[in-house]
Amino acid sequence: MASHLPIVQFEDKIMKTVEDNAVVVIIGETGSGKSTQLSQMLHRRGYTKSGIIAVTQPRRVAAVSVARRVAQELGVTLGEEVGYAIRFEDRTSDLTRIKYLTDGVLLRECLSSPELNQYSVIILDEAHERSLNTDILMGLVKRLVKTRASKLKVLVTSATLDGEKVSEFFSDCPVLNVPGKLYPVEILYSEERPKSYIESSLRTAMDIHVREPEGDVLIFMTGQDDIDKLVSKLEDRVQSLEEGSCMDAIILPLHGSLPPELQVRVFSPPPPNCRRFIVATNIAETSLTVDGVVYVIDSGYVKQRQYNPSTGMYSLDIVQISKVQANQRAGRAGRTRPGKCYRLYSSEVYQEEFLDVTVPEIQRSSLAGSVLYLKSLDLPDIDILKFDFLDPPSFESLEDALKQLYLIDAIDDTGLITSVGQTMAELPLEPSLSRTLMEANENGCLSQALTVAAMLSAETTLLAGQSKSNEKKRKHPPPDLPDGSGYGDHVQLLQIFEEWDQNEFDIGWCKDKGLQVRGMMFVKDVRRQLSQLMQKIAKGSLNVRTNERYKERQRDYKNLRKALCVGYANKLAERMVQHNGYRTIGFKPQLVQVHPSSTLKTDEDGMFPNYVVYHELIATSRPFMRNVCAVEMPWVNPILKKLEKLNIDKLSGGSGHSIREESETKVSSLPKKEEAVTGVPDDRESRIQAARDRFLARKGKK
DNA sequence: GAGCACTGC
Repeated sequence: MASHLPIVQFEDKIMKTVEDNAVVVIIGETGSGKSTQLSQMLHRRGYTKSGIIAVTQPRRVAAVSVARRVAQELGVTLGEEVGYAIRFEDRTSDLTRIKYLTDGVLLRECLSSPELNQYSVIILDEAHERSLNTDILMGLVKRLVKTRASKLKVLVTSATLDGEKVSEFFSDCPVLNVPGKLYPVEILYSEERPKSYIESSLRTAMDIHVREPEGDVLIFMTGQDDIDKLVSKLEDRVQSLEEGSCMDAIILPLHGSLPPELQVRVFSPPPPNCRRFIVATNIAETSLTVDGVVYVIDSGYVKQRQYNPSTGMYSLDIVQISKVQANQRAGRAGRTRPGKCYRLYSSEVYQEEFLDVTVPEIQRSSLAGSVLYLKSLDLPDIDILKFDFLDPPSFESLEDALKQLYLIDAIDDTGLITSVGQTMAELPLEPSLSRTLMEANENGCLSQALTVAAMLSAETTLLAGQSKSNEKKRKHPPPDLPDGSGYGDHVQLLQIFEEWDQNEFDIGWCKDKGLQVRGMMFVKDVRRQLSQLMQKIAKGSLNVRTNERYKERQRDYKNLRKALCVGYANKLAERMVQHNGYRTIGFKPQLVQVHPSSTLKTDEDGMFPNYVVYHELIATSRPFMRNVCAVEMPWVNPILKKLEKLNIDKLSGGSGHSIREESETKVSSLPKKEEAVTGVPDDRESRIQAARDRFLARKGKK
């Protein structure tokens, strides 16, 4: 049935190599069939006799669809011999021999079974995407291969430009190449970078439309704004074409904040004699595959989130893509027949400026959660600062994680995990929220905290996708949602859920209030999962129900805000004396503003509260605190005391080579903006910065 | 009065 797939011809060679080696790297280009075939080959060769074959995927949909496909090919019922496990959904049974799962689920399984003994083979698929979870799994699996009592085979699949590096990491294990089943894609470079890549994409798209034979066009942009602009320009130009001079055109935007029903439009084929233009973010690079694409226009840029450990701030930057990403984008043109990729940059830029591989997420994120996770595994002789990562995060980033964990009592002053920390690691939440739940459990406001944690887990998917233009078009006023009683966004999120609860979780209510139904259903799922986990952990009777009478007595939300203050001790800010700006505490101090979308209220004098905790710092046009909650001085004092006592050398195991040069107490010198938004080490940083400057300069000129 | 790319437990 799958004999047409290129990988099948390599079965003997792959199996021989797997037999002789504990770890094998498979370079499998798109369409090679690696995701569906490797597991079946191993199954045929008896590797499922001594255990289960696990295949990890970075995305839920992929885990489900690939499992479904394999079950079909083997002629078995999904959930029996072949199954999958994703959050909220475990479709496996005692019969299961091949199990597809997200890498996050496999990490959770490690918590209860650190040696993963039920598995005879672990396949880490799509490792070249370098998700945070995949990177941690690679480190763990490398240990397991050496330490586990029973034999373990590991296969890692990656991309051409990354294979050697992964092989080196796994003690120079063999690398096998499996060709893909892509049609040739002709790469056409621009001579130079365009002044405006919107205009340049528009010109290129119209050229294709007028000159080239039928086939859809996929255009990669960086964000919703640019997509909307290009879509409307394309519509204008297509309409101004002379009737009958060329085929019809349909223009579709495609990005993550588009409601699902608009996203799926790209899956319905165009009517005859009609060309589709799909203007997309990098969602079309890996997550969604659009059939019928023959032409790709690649701007060469992507919007990327990065974390700066010295300021605790994220920034969303437009950066150049990597060679792997560029090739992935080009490959989207060759799925159904030979295609063309128009790169809006020169081959010199591709060769010399583009990084081989995307900067791994582990070097762009806050590591508090990951460090806590690794500490909770209690691996023998392991120093977290020396954990064997394929690409280690910066020392500074690990120190930042330790400091944050210390402030929320997850580790003690010598860096050892506490019993509080151990419990926190069991919860599928970021550390601040896990800590809040535990404190709320002591405080008698667990039910409220569960709701807040669940709402924040889904927060970005709650508000229905609305573009600027749509907002203007819409006549009716914004739906009236609760206002958080002035205490800020956490309380507002709680009130929204409670109101939905009072309306019997009615779907119509969500729609009226402009809330995404899917997002709200997700909140319910998360809340249920968290309640169950808390019940198991606390072993006693808990009040996890939303309880009306209790709520009535708590109009000032004091207990909840207190619990949040303990949980967010690592995310605290103090208002400036003379104005409504805040200064962050516990990091290199940053001047930040309450995000304009916040419901936090000012007092009669127009001033915000003296202290707030925030969910996240994000630098967009300016540095903002997103999702803030008012807290009070007496709750803040213990945190300030703890900060005074902070000894980072002791936390990191007294290794003595701490790189902290700037004293925590140098409050007066606020950093310049450039310092505030960078977070990528070494020369890469300056290259990305330079690219961003050039890009912004061009954008500004036009 | 500003604007969030994409995943996941």
